[in-house]
Amino acid sequence: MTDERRKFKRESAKARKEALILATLELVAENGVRGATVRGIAQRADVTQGLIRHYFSSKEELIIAAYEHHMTAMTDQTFAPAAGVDGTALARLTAFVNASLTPPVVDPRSIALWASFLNKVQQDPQMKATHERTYAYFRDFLEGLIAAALEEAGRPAAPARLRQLAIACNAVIDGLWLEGGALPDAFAPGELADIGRQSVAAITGLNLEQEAEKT
Amino acid sequence: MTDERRKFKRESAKARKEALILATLELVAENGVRGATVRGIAQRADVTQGLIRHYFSSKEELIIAAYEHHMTAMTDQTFAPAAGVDGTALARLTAFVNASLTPPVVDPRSIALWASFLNKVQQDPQMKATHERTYAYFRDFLEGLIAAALEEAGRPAAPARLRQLAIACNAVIDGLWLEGGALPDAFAPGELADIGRQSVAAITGLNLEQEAEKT
DNA sequence: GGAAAAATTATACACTTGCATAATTACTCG
DNA sequence: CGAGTAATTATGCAAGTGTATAATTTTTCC
Repeated sequence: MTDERRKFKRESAKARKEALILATLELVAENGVRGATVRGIAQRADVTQGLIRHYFSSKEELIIAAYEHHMTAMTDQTFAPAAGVDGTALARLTAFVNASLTPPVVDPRSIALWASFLNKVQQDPQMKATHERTYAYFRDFLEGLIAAALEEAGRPAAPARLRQLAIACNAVIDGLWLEGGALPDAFAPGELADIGRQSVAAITGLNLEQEAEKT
Repeated sequence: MTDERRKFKRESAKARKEALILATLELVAENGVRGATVRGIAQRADVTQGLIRHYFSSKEELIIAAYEHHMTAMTDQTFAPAAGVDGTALARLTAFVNASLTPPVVDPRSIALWASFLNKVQQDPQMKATHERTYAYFRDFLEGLIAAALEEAGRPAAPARLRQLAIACNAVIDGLWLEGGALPDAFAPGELADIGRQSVAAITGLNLEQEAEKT
């Protein structure tokens, strides 16, 4: 009677892959990489499990694709706002800190994904490479912004000093990102970005608040 | 012939539980909570899997016990050094920052454990309670140290300001802890603690370096 | 409209998982 | 030293895992 074969619609490879990747990210965030089972992912994407093997040669490959998708999204969300500002270096630094500490970058799901992927990232060479590239890019970019802003203010810094400033500022941003994502209700909207700008200002001796008010 | 039954030695409940918990933490750090299988844990503890059920009524219970063991160890390692100092509040603050940013607190395994447990912590009420208690304790302690040190320096701060300072300092420490554990080879010994003290000093306006040199 | 091709579903398999229970062994205490 | 008891091992089981492959349906194209 009801044991009819399931109806389906054909989709483009691009759309199906995207849907599977998004379903994978949801489940990885919720249950970790091992908890994101092939059957669960298929169900979330409203598809039967065999289809996954049609688009990805293994679960491993799907996981890697999902990780790269996520990292690209995070990078875009962080860098786009700062790149859009074409004023002073100080203005770009301010925009960068703000973007790093407001949604959608600050988000419980991002933290969950970060945590879930960590194990795999440290073991799989390809994922490790993606991670390190992204991290280095982030920190170098921040260091560049700080260097330019200091020069602009007439107080250029030596490379060693610059490295320390970048590490420290990166740490505040990371720490606030972590706290904001782990305890979403503990902070008022904009509070994290406020504290972030103040802290970067205190560490570098630059005045980011003045910049923030210009908006 | 060789299918003799395995020889064994009886141990105290305390010792066996401890051994099982340590094996669990190892495997959770390496492979995540789901990757830490009952069989794997038993093998790591040099025991057969049935014994786990004899000491813990389920895997879940073992995981929770392991998490609490780890959190207690982390807390002890962080707070003991600061509690040992009975000089000025500034000295205690400095000791606290140092302890938070040197081994064994800074350690790749700690990061891996933190990440591996995150999912479960957000889902299991008991683990969530443990986590929030530990986190609040940490931040309140830091806020208290900052408040005392500021008062000592003749510049007491209002509660709202104090809260922001504690959040910011906590974030730097967390961020540096994270970077140090995720990229162990990227920092020279003591470098993280140096940067941590400088950053906390910059944010609060206190002079932690002078304190550090007294050692 | 019908055949060819590709997307999708359905089924099967070997392996792992957590848990339960029976069989044995090491230690304790008289 | 010998019986009793609790610790430990051994075995089994049902459910879930990733993967492989066969069966079917949708779309395309002449």
